[in-house]
Amino acid sequence: MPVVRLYNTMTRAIDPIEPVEPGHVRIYCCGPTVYDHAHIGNLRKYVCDDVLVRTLRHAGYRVTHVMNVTDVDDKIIKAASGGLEAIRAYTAPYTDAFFQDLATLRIQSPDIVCPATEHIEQMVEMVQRLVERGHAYESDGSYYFRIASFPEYGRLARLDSAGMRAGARVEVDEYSKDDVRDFALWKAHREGEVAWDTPLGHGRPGWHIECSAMAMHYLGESFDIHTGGVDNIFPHHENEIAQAEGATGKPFVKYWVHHEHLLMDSQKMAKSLGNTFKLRDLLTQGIDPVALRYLLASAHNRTQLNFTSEAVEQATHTVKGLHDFMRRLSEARVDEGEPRELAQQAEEARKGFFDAMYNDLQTPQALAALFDLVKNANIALQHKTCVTGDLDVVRDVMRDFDEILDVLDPGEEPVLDEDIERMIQERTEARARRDWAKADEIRQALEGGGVLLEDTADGTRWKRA
RNA sequence: GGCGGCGUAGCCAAGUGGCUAAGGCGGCGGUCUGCAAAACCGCUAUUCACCGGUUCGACUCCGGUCGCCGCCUCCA
Repeated sequence: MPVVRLYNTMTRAIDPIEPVEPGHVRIYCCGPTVYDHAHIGNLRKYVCDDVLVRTLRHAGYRVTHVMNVTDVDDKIIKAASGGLEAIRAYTAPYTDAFFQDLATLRIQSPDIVCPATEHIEQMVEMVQRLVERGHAYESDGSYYFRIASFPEYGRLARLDSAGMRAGARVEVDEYSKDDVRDFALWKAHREGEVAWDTPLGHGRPGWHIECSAMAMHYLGESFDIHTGGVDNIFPHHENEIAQAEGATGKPFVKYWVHHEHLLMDSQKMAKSLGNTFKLRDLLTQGIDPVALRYLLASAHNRTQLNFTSEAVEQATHTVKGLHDFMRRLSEARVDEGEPRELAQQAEEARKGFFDAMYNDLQTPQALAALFDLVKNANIALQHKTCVTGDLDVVRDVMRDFDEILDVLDPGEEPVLDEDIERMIQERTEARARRDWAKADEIRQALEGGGVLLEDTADGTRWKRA
């Protein structure tokens, strides 16, 4: 099994992955808060997770992929006052829309999807364990994590407690905490808010407890990879570590993977700037979701991806080019024969691609290897220097690449449109009579309907623009 | 104010202390074509934000400047 290396925020180094259980990677990915539709910046994160999981599977690991759905938090409570039914009614459409978005972008579903509201019991148990071990205390019906009891606090984000105390933001304490740094594990019920009756009292879970509790519930007290956006490093992931390790005394996660943000026209995305585009907005503009997947996957996960309309257009062209190539590959007529030079080039490309992916998911270099193969195959096809055995290997390698990328299938099959076929036939006859005016007229008519014609040695074919 | 990341061609985006600074998109010229499209061939950064320093040699290491992005406790 090849060694897969990943940049680990905890060590700030590219570490070889050695799972707790050999051959089996357990991974937890922070999921959406379903109080609104996901925007394209959110979705980049899930494409990055998808590429990671597919790469691990391709390397031969069994992967257990868990993702949470935050369906109760301050924003949701504010938007949907009332009980659990009101919360569910509010979040369900956003949850559905989220998974539709994932499917549109060809993101594989996690093995386990866990909504917070269905795991209150696990969270309560965890808070109880923290109280027993002296890491948590109760105050006015709420429970807090005592930062002072966990000296390791701040290791992931590399923040020291002195710095945190002197932080620019000192909030007025709205609950009664022993220390301003302490964070809520469980919040006492307040009028109008959803609440559960539990051994901790009448209330609801705090901000961070769900991920620690559910991750450990499904993946064990120590597991391999935890992902999130860079904005989750602090405080969310720092608090997860404190909760989990405080409760068990064992290491929580071996490798922390954080994905960088998307920039919109070189600016951060913010609702105040009005540049938080949702997937459905982009699709309405006629943008191909496969091109979006390609664009989101084409930059390294730790660099800010500059999302511009020009970049989207370029990705669209690139993906179309790949689809043209796959079609040429399937239609190519070459002599029978055993694999030769092109097959060897294909195997080199395969190695280059996966070496790059296994080395910290370097998709840009992997793509360079892919385009190298496309180029070589085109040259061989152009000069007829390849045989059937070569093309079999090229197809196999391209399929292998697509296990990760999943962009080579154009999606909708071109519908066989009898009118189009009839017009092409008419044009072919016109061309046979050398009636170019008529031929061009038909071509232009079809172009007006979004159909492009290509005259090849094997006859005229068409594709949608 | 503190911590961290980034600044590479028209655009997107890799990369290394020293052979010609990946790849994609776009553009220009050519081959092919009735014309196109696709494909192929050639060209498209003497230079890696700027200024210093270390070094035989830096885009890559160090310092500074400018610009952008994120985080700095419960997103009121």
